[in-house]
Amino acid sequence: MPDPESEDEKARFSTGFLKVTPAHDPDDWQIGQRHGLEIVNVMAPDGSISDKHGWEDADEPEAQSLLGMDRFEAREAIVEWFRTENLLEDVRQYVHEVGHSYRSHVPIEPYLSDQWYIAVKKPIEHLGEKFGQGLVEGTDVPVNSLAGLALKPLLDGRLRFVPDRYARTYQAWLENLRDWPISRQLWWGHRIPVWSKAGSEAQLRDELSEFADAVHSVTVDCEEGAVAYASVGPGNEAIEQQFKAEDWTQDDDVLDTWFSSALWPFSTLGWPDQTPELKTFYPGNVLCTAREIITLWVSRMVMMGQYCAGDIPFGDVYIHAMIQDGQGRKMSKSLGNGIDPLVAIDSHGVDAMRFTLASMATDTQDIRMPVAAMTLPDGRTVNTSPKFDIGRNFCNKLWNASRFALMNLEGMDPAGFDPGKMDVTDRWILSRLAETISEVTESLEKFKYSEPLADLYRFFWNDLCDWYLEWSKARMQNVQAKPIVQSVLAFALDQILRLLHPFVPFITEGIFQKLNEVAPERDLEPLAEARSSKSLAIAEWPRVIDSLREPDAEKQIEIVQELVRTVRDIRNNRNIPPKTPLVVSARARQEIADILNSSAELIGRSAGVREFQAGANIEKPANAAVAVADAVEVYVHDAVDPQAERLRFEKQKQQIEKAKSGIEAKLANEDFVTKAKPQVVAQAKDKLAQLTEQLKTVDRHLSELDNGR
RNA sequence: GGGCGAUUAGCUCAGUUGGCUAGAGCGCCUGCUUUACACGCAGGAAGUCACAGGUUCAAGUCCUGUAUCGCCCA
Repeated sequence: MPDPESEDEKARFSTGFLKVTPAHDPDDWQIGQRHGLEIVNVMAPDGSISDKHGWEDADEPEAQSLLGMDRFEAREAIVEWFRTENLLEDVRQYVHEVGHSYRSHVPIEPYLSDQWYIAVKKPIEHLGEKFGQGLVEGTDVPVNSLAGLALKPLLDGRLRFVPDRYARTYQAWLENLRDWPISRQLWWGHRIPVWSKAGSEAQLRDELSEFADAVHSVTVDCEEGAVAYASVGPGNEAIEQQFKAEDWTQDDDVLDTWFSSALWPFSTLGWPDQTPELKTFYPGNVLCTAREIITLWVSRMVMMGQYCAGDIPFGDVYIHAMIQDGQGRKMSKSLGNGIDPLVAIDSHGVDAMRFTLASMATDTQDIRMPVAAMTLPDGRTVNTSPKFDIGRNFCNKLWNASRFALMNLEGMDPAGFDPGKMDVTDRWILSRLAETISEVTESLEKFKYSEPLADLYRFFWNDLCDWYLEWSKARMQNVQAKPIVQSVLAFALDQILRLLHPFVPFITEGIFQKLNEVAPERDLEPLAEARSSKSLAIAEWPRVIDSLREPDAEKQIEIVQELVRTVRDIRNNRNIPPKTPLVVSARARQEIADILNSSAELIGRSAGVREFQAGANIEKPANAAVAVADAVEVYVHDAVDPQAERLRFEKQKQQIEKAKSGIEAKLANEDFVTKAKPQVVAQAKDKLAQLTEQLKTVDRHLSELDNGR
């Protein structure tokens, strides 16, 4: 060979000689192809050195002495031979890569053998009419080849990936596809449906002519004569029996597992028979799988679906993330860092596990799940994850809140509902519910799971439980208000159960059944419908009820919540016991003051306030603790602590000044004012006005503290 | 070697088409036997958004490069 180094990287290690064995190394095979080298197979299938499998001139005594040796033994023997012949210059170690069997861990020996292949880029003529002909644009892939059948639907937009970046993996692979070797030397699987027999060509043709309609066959010449290969169409077992009797042999190999798996979408439905199941369920809609089998399985299902069943098996392919352990390692049996889902069910519950996994299902490609040992009540110590606590806690909360609701819904009469009698909290929670229904529905349609679950969590826990249920406690004691709260609560619970059902199926179903007993009618006539159902699993998904959106009610409750939090903060900060009732006044723009005054009862209940008054000109009483919130100045009477007050105000002043100078710098920049969207500029101006006002107030209180007032 | 992802609070993660005083859960600190829930309630502290450039009035977000970790395919 003129220049070994240009041929093979391994030549860099050599002394000028390069061993090339096309039959036993993929790189050598390539070199052999380029230079027309002879292909000499020196091994038997068991890896021993043999002259029975293509090594025809092993006549030399040196060669003879190697026959029958194991491959590892033979390698040592060759070195030894070089040594005794004084041909060995040096033995050096270097690192290289050798594939090992994942089962037996033995080095894999490249070995030439006969295999069946599927021609994936060969046009399939009879499909030309249905699928078209010619090449997929910009490729060498015929539209009516197997590769084309899988590629075209993607390019047409009929096959979509979520997240869509995975479409590129699929496309690039198909565009560069090589013929598909489908023979596998395994003892299980679909046996390759090819029969063969050697003999004279005329005789073989004669034997085959009998089955012309049911058998596809080819006859090829070889040195000994001819060999015929035949595959038998389905439903012709009798022919196979006859083949057996006439000394035909079926191929010993089985099909590649992905070939068989590719048939799954339709073979499970009875194909090739046109069963009712096949007609009803094929094609399907969504395939949910992992990214490492996009090429192996997804593409093959599309190919086979088109070829065998005439259509793609699904339109959407959702690729989920892979769960790794807390250190970002793939979970594996050998590392012992895996979590058995059945164990997670024992440790936290099936709904808790599902909730947690869904909450982690963003469209990133890996997610981490810290693994920790835990001892179960039955004494087993198992691998599970503290992450499942999130789901367990949520399920617990869901159950308890529902229990509270069910207790309070006893004896409810849906006819007692009157929309005109709803108070602001009713209108607020329904508005929040309406928004949640829209958000969740929209997210799920986009195959988002973490996002809608976060929305549901926020609505259920932070809005419904933390505020609405608390406010409802007093109203449940009031004869006038009770039927209204009951109806709103029953409706809200009904809807949240439906929304949560995909994430927490078992607990929601259990609660739904109980709800059906206590409050079978949960419509909010005439505002909204909650169509009854015997089971949540088949219940209608909540309808979008944007008519219930009430920005004013939301705004009002936000203002109330801000004030309540401010009072609670002061209480905490001054160590005032939770049970001590407070007298509170607040100074705010008249518009806000009106809202606060109309919500005095809510404030009283949530913040432990016995007397409340708001106004635009309210003065700070002596001995009052003060806090400056965004829209309100809050005075908690008889709670003064000048030192604490000063610390808080000084810190707040710093924060405000920092924010204020940021916005001032922005507004001072002429480019910002002229180039930014007017809406953004207006927003900044508003913010600046608010911060300026707030700062003035804080300064005023600081100077009052200085003056000892 | 090629492709892809990640890097944001102590930990696990959100952060849409650039417009934030950057959020959540867990953990942490303070207080609570409040008649659904301590797997809970109320409040609080905590971040130089990996690094270096660039684009822009404006960058966690867009572009280029670097580093580290990881997955897939050769």
